[in-house]
Amino acid sequence: MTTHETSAAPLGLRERKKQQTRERIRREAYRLFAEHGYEATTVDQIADAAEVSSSTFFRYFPTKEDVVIQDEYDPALTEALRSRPADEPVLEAILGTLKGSLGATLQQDREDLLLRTRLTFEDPALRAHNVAEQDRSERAMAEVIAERTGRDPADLEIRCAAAAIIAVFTTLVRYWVEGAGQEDLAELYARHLPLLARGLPF
Amino acid sequence: MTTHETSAAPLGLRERKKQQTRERIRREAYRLFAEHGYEATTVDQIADAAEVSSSTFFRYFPTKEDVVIQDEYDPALTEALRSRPADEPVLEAILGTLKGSLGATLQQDREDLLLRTRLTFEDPALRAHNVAEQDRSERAMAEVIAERTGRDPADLEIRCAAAAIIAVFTTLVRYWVEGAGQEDLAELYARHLPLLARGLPF
DNA sequence: TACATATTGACAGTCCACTCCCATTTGGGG
DNA sequence: CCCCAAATGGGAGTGGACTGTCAATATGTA
Repeated sequence: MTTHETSAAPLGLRERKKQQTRERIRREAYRLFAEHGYEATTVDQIADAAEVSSSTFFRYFPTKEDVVIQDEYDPALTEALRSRPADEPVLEAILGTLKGSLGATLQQDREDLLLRTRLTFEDPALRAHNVAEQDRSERAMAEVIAERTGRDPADLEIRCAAAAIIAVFTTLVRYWVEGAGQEDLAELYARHLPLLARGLPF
Repeated sequence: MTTHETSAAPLGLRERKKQQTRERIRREAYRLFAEHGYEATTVDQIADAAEVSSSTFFRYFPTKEDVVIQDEYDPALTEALRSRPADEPVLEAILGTLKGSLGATLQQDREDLLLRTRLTFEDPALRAHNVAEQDRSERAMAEVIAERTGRDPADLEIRCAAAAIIAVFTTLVRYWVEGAGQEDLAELYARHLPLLARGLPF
């Protein structure tokens, strides 16, 4: 927390080592999860693979589940949406951001996102967290909609809309993961979000 | 598996006792969960309260989580929907069944449904199952839509629609639970499903 | 270099879900 | 009434997440 810039920060050796260790644990954990599944992988195995003691593991991550958790792209999405014209319909604004900055970010994290998402879909024990995250997403989305329409984010109608949007997001991401990330995620969004805007034709 | 009827079946004392035991375990478990939370309640406590040994607990329920699981109302919904005119729009058909037979069922199970739902929303460890169930619901809904429109249930558009519908369902049930079940669930549906039919006005 | 502090490993220990086994009890059928 | 099979209780045992302590080591600092 220097007064000036933090880029190329003069991080002490200690701090750098800590970051490396944390990252090494996380990476090895992911590798093992991908190989044997989440439940079947023990903390000891992760610790061994990362060449630390299990005590150290727990010093870095309070619980095994915490290795997987990662604050997702909600803040980025919220941020990006705020920079859009206020009178633009919400669904269009979302599409706009996905074609822009956010889309680029997603492409960068592609590999990681792919594995992480696959895990959270496949592994029962991780789904709970996924739900919590989805919850946050819904709330964030409700916030955004409320902000843009001048209504209350707790309004049941707003909540329903947010839930529907996030549900479609999830479905698309899932489809994307099933296809091993071949398709263009942004394009999937562009093709299917209008469903919600125009009403389900069923 | 008698050749004839099973109603008012001549269940032996043995079978009746088993059902009672099973039910007693389940009831006591729910009571304790409601009182102390799911994680904080141990199997031993449940067994004690139900006056069985913990061995017996596991003879009735393979895992602790299984006490909470219950096959939900999807089959009933699917069934009910099939009895609706085939040319009726899907969303209307759903509303129709909710005002009818299915609605009645829900009212009967109100208390149980309320507690069970609250648990699955509040308790992280149970959410995983909730997700799995929601998954099944989505698939079932996709089936129904596909059936009525003559399209493929794996069609991404259909999946999105199903996901959106189930998401709104969930949001409404959740709202209903938050309000301790005061509101009329069927009426909530009637008021908010049209959102999806007409398109989100945001 | 010497000292203070942060980080780590090793290890013992807890808690709880879940398993296995065996002796006892209980219900059903001849 | 008697015997068999099913259901139960009790207890010992396992595995794995997580905690706490203490001594050893690594780092930053004067």
